[in-house]
Amino acid sequence: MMINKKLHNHILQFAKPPKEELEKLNQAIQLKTIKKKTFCLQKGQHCQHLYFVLKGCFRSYFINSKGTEKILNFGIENWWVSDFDSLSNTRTSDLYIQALEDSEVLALSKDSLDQLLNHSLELNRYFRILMEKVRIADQRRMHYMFNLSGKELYHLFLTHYPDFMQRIPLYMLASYLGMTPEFLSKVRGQK
Amino acid sequence: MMINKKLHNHILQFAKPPKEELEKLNQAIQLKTIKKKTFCLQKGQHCQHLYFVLKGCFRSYFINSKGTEKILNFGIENWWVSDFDSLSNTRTSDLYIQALEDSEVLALSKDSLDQLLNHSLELNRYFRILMEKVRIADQRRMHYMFNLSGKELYHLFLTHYPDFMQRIPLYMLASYLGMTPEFLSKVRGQK
DNA sequence: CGATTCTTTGAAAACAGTCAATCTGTGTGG
DNA sequence: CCACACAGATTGACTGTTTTCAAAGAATCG
Repeated sequence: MMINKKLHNHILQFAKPPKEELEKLNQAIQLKTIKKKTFCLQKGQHCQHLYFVLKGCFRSYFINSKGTEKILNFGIENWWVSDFDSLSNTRTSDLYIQALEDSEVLALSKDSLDQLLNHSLELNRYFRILMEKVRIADQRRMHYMFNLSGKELYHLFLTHYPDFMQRIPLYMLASYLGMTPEFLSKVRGQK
Repeated sequence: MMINKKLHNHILQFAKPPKEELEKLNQAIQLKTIKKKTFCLQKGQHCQHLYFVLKGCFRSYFINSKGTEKILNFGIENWWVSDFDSLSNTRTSDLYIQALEDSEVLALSKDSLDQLLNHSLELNRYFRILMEKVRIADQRRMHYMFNLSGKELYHLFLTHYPDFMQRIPLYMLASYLGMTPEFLSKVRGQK
């Protein structure tokens, strides 16, 4: 069996690994079905895998001192989800990663990845560029959150990701944008 | 001449490139002296370089719609500073990168870097892990900013980076933490 | 339909920003 | 050595935005 087409194509956007490296990757990954509301990762666990989302949607969040959920990221088709801090620094995770829909992922263990990366320039390139993209996205997000009011944040998100908004409840968007659901509801009511 | 010791050691923390790759890197970098208050990068320019800080201190910031400076990052010894968004997506930058002290950097052009990365697994590894670390730091910062009040943020920064606080004026810390200098001054006054 | 889960609403309170004035320290030039 | 300018820090009164809490209202799913 050939490596999954979606992952294959995603890799080819950034790097050009030879067939045999893709084949090794193929052997290292594992297809998993994850039901809505179940977790890939929970607080206190050591994160041992990266997950490439084939289908569905995830959120990663933590619970703060007041008991409120704070969403750090969403992950949809063609994104990797994981707790990189826990993964690469082998510390227990603060995060929950939860499926918001019935989902399919390719699971890749940290150990397998490390082995692959020891011998593949192109996979190093792929994950380097991936990290760069992720980091740029974070930086832009920080840029927005610094700059914009709650109302502006909501409208920006609305215009950037109109489709995605259909897939998540409002209170999760509120959490992601750093405000309360009540406030976001009011903001949305105006205009 | 051997590649700069500081950069050399930094690379060796994460990767083990052979001598000849380090030598090529050595040929690609250029030592620059940057006077206090001058800029590596200004809004509207295409960012073409990464800078490895040997000595001194930088801030990268943008100016928002109200004309207020917002600091996204500081860069000190052993950090790379750049606008990765502008660098890797070849777009004009929104950012200013400014020296806060008389500084020394190693400048590496995007083109040279790309060439080096085409043939070096270990440099790909180095920059991959670097990006990962940077990303993790951003994620932690977001975690804090979500979770903590202005007062808590200030005290956390104070305990994490007591020395660095001596090097920057308070109003820059305020900007970095996402609050006004007046508010930070009041917060600091209490207790 | 019944039970959750999600969203809206309103009033009070907390938190942080704004603006303007003042204070402090530092370095510069006369 | 003094006077001055300037950058940075502080203070207070006022304003505004967002949160909190409690309750009620939709919507969705089994």
